[in-house]
Amino acid sequence: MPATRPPTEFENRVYQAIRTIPPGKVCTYGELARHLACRSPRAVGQALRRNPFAPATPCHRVVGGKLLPGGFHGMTSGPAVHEKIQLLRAEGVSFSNNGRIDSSCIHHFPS
DNA sequence: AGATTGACTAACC
DNA sequence: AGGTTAGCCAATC
Repeated sequence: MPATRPPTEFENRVYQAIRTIPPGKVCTYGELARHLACRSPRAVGQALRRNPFAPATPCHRVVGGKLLPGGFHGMTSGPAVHEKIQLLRAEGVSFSNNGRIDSSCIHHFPS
């Protein structure tokens, strides 16, 4: 186990929010941050980068605001990212030929 | 306790 | 259309 410190409340909120995203859908850092009452999508990314320890945290369901699948591992492109894209597609997410995510697959949080 | 970074986004040039 | 600057929040050094 994890020699890592326990997740903070903020991180907890982020994980919980991501877990609320149904399969076949994705969410942007901006929307996620907004749901957390935070105007800094960076803080959200921070939480994910500091604690990707949990398989229960589908960080691959979180994408950039331009609907570009970046961030999974800090890189905007690469074989690993491409793999995630295929995984998302397997979950039901549609991708454009340009590698962009279908806007219809964006998940919106309840008010 | 203070300064720096980091998986972002929007605005400006 | 593309590159750069600024703003933001929290964790880490």
